Amino acid sequence: MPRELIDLLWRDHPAAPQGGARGPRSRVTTGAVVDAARALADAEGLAAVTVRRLGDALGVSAMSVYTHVNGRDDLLVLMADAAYARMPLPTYGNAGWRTRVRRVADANLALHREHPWLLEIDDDRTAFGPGTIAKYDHELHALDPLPLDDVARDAALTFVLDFVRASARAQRPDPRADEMPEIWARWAGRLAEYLGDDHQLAQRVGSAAGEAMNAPASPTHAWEFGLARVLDSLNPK
Amino acid sequence: MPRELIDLLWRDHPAAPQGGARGPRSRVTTGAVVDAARALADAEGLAAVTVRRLGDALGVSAMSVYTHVNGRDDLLVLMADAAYARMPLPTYGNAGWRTRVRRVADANLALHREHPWLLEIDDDRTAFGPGTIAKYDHELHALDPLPLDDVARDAALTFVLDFVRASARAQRPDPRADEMPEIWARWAGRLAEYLGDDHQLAQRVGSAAGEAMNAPASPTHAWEFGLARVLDSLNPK
DNA sequence: TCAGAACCTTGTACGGCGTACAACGTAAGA
DNA sequence: TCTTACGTTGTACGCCGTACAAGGTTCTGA
Repeated sequence: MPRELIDLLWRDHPAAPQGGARGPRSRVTTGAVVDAARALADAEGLAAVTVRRLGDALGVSAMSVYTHVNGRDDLLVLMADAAYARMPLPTYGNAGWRTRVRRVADANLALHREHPWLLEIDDDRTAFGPGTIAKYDHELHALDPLPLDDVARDAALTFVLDFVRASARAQRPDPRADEMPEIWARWAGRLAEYLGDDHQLAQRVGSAAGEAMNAPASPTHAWEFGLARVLDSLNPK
Repeated sequence: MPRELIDLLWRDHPAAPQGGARGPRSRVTTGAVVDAARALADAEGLAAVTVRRLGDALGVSAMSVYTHVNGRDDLLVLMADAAYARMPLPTYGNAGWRTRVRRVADANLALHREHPWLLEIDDDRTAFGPGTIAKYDHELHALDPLPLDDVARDAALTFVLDFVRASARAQRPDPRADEMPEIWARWAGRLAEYLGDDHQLAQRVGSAAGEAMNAPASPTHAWEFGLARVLDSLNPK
């Protein structure tokens, strides 16, 4: 029962401790709990992943969930690692570093689009999971063609992935999207009154950027802008 | 009472609607509520900002808080905007664009260091607050020396600020820092067993990066690495 | 063979959370 | 002075994570 998070993360590894033989067979496994939690998060967001709802989804009492997972914090780590483990990792072939890095960026953007709840999980212990480590290893190899020492290689990958994460966050659909039109109808006039002629640069650039954002197929502008710069910045001198 | 968030954000503006004249004088103001909430978040983190604790801190019942703020969601927006409003904005003088952007980055890193809870607030409506708009305007002006159209200027600033945000997130002290040594003592052996000879690149780079992280004064390595690249990438062609 | 140990499941309960609601008091306008 | 609008408050509801103890189930070892 006090199986540690590290062992739960590696539960599929042959060397992982398994539950004792005695007692009734568990009606569910840790893996099933994590899968159900991921499905719930995909469908309704991370806030919907409560222990009680998870129990319902598994046909088991709420407290029974704690037999397979130590608590909600740990569950989030398991969910994140499972998502990384199942993520399709890009192939590199003998492509140049720009293409390789671009594929890493695309794959991660797709990941966050499919599982926006990953952006809300920020627990360092995820780094010790098998999925996370495999992903890290594979993505480090994208930088093979570049002349970077170990520390710089890690920093470069972090730089790329942080950019992707920020972009994904910006592209994430606002949960308030439905109400925004009517809210904006009420706010626009007042905001104009408050602003007057102040901050003219902000007003001009902000509305330009806002229109660009709402234009068809162009929330990707910031993505292209940023990704191009990220790639340029990795150029070996 | 149904004062809208937009009016609360601009509560110090002369054109903002004030509460009616009748009835007992309020024992606190919206500003005082927001200030108390920020103090609480600075001291104990955003999770400590509950309506009940806020009421206690203000010497007022929990429900009374709702007279001055529409709900917790709105309160977070007010807190973030207030933090931006009070942030010291850098001066530019007649410095070149590299220096100007570096000052913007430094100022934002300092902001997030002082108020780590800002990283947990992610509500688009913050964008309509006076503090946020003033900050946006001022930071856009950092890019004056660069030949950017409006949409690109916004994208460039977003690029810089997202980098800072990610760095601040990485530098943020882990709330589990106390327990980590003992956890790691229990985990290290098992993780080595699980990993074996797999993912050698990840193991080598990861431990190199981990050691660099723990070395004195070097969590700033990733910061310097990234900031240098952000600046390079903004070079006009 | 059979008791006891080990294990899973469950219901109840506790202390928290955000906040709806209604009762009450207070001060200004009519 | 009476009414009306407003601020304050206590109670209560439905959530949350999870501690705890009771009960059932399966294997182990004597």
